[in-house]
Amino acid sequence: MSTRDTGTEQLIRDTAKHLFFAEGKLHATTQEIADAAGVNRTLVNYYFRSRDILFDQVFNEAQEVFSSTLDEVFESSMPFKEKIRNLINVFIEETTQYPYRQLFIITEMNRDLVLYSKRSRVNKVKSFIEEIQLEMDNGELRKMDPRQFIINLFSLMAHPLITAPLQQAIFGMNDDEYAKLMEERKELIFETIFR
Amino acid sequence: MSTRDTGTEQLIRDTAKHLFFAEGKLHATTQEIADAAGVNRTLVNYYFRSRDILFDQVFNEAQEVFSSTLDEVFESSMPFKEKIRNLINVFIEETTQYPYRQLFIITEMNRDLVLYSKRSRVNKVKSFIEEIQLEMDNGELRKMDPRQFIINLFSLMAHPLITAPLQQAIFGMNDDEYAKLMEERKELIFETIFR
DNA sequence: CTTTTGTTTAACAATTTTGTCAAACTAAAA
DNA sequence: TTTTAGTTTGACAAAATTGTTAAACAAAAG
Repeated sequence: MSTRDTGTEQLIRDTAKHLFFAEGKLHATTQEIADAAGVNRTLVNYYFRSRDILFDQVFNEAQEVFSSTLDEVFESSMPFKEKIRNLINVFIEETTQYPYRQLFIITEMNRDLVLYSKRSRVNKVKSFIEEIQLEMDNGELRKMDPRQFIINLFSLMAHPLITAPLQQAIFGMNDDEYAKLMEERKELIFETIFR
Repeated sequence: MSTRDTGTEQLIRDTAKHLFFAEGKLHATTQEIADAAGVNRTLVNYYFRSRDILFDQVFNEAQEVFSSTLDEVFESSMPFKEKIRNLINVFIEETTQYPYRQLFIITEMNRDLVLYSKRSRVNKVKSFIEEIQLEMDNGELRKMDPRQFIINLFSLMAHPLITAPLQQAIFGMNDDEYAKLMEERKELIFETIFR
């Protein structure tokens, strides 16, 4: 079965991702996805056969992108501080674009049914943990469980973007003002992490 | 219309909250809620008339609890450090019990339709921000936008609990191990915040 | 130009989820 | 005990969502 590739399949996938990850419309129906993509709903079934398959594809892709983003950082051979600086830039950039991606992953994980690939990333992080431990031994970082360091780092990066609507309500800020605050965070996080 | 109060109405509400906030089942149907509560699905309509009304009640209650939790802290008259210590304990306790409550709120906010009370909490936070500013002026805290301080604090507290399933997968930890890590965080966050 | 084949569409069917209603039930009041 | 009124249940209806099919369409091949 050769293909003529009208781009529709990818359009649907991308639109779904945008609704889920960027707009946080976790309940989006196939009709809503089709409408947002400007195509006939039937095409969702034509290309993906079922709603679940589309969801699975988006879910798996999300996991892979998320994973490989981490791996790139974990496995790069830059000096530690540079590596962190790079991570902050890349991660915040991605999370700004797709703030609800992690949220989507977690929601799908909590949905039973879904048999998500549970292959842990233990091995991949291991070297990163060792590297952090080394920095602590050398007095470059405050001593703590290296996992706590990682959790701190990701919390400071991701959470304000995931909860943007709430934060904006609390502080009474509009989108632009909040975006500016997030931009300032890049440096701030770096300083906070390295005390 | 007087009531006999069999507790069923509250049971349904509480079960819904548990599914949404504790288990992260953001897609739960009325049937699933009824099953989890061990009651006939029709009772959801009897007591709440419609699914949407039940959702609205849960949503509003969540917002109120969340808000008043913050207010209690913001408006208390303890010394600053004690106040923060107290906040960390209370907030982590609550978020451990209901890790997905914020997530539920945000998801519902992103769902259009829902006309959530947008009354900002600007006034309530204002005094807290001033208090933080004062601490910074006195050299007790590193100088930064006080809002960033607040965001840091809440990020460090909430995010690891919201993303627990992901973190556990990354680090290959079971529930108990992760719970222990979270317990250790209380002190760690305090130290991190006060550098 | 005609055929072929992949794409798109609309109408229809099936399924899932939600909502309604009357009858059965149950605890308190009369 | 009978009555009353709120509660619970099952059967049914309505609505929303998803899936299927045949026909229309369009671009490339022959």
